[in-house]
Amino acid sequence: MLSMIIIDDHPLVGEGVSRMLVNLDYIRVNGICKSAAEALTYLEQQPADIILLDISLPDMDGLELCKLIRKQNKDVKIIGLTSTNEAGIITQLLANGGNGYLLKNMERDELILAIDEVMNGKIFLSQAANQKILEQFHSLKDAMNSVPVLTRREKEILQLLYEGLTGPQIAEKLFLSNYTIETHRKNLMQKMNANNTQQLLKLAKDYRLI
Amino acid sequence: MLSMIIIDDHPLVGEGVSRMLVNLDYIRVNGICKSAAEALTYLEQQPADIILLDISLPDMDGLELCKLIRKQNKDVKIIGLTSTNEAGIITQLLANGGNGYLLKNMERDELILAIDEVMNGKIFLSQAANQKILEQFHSLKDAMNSVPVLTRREKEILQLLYEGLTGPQIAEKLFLSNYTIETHRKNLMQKMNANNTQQLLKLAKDYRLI
DNA sequence: AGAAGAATACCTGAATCCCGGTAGAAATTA
DNA sequence: TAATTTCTACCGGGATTCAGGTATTCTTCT
Repeated sequence: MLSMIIIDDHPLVGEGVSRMLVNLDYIRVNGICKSAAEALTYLEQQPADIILLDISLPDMDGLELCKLIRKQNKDVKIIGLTSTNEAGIITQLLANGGNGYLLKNMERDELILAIDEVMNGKIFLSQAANQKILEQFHSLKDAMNSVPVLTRREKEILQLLYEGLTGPQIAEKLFLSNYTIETHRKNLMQKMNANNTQQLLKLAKDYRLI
Repeated sequence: MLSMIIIDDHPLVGEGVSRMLVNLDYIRVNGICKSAAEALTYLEQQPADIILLDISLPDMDGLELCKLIRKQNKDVKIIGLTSTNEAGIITQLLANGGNGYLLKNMERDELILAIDEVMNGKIFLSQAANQKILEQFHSLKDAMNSVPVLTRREKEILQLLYEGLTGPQIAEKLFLSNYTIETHRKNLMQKMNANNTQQLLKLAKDYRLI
């Protein structure tokens, strides 16, 4: 009997998955955690064979949590869950020790298939995810699949740009020279490969930096 | 016995809600529809007392569907479902004949409460939604709670701006003068009450125009 | 303590955007 | 058909952004 836990702040997801698996005799949903903290505590108490992990949690990035869990347990199978199919996430998840990736609009059959595959040591990606990956590899510039690393200040300014502030407004708000802001903006655009602020923000959202 | 149908393309949601309500004796989930088309067909066959309606459906905007259903049936109770709590949606939903609004991260108790309230003729808004509404009313400029109406061209240009094109690039793509593009951008900003393109895009997203 | 990275600030010039208009042609609606 | 809306285009001026730099100070890490 396999033991599964679900980490998702939406009770609906926990209930839904439970129900989808209710008449499978080889697996049982033993725990539903609504936050990363809860999940870590739970996993200290009792181990699990397979984890369904929502990527967007209230208290921590699911990708981070995935890495943490993997660090503590080499064998548990982790399947990521998201509602939108965003570029970059899939590779990040796999890099952080994930075993699979499902979209929340999945059918019951796909869920069960995913469980079987990862338990057999394979990587499972949802159909839509597969397509995204292919797109990435087909794209001419496939060298840029790594997520840019931003500094604290850069993230802060990115956020303010996202909120619609202009350069000078940000400068005033942070008691900095406008030159400084523009330097940061410039570095951001360089890191993210953008030629203007809109592109910057769009890419940042794809990379889940904001 | 109340008859409920769920309109949502995520099987997970249907299963989850069903499970949350499984041991209530006065309500029964009689149908789960995965698209607007399916829902309309279903409702022609047999009526329902209460409908849980996902706002983001594959084939039609949930707000539109709400209006359609309301046109055909004055009595059915409609509760909107979304995963994110966006400004403007709530008022739109109510304006289109909705009876309530729930976030998908709801607890079982909140779901049941919502059902009871709307069946008693009340409007139910999730806690978070209430807060949003209050924010809207508290805001100084509360005259702008109606969603701006955009023309075809404006929507097109909005989309291209969102994709990161500059004014001149859009002009080239659409075989128009740059002046024309800037005029449209100007009108967009005026309609949406924005002072720069980032704000414009942010607001447009809140209003679900892109 | 020294090196590396981050944050700050400055400069110039060109490009783009923002804001105030006006106005004719085309399409849509009453 | 008349009225209204939408689409198109233009102008000028100021503000902001973009794309190249350079360079000093402040942290942080080894």
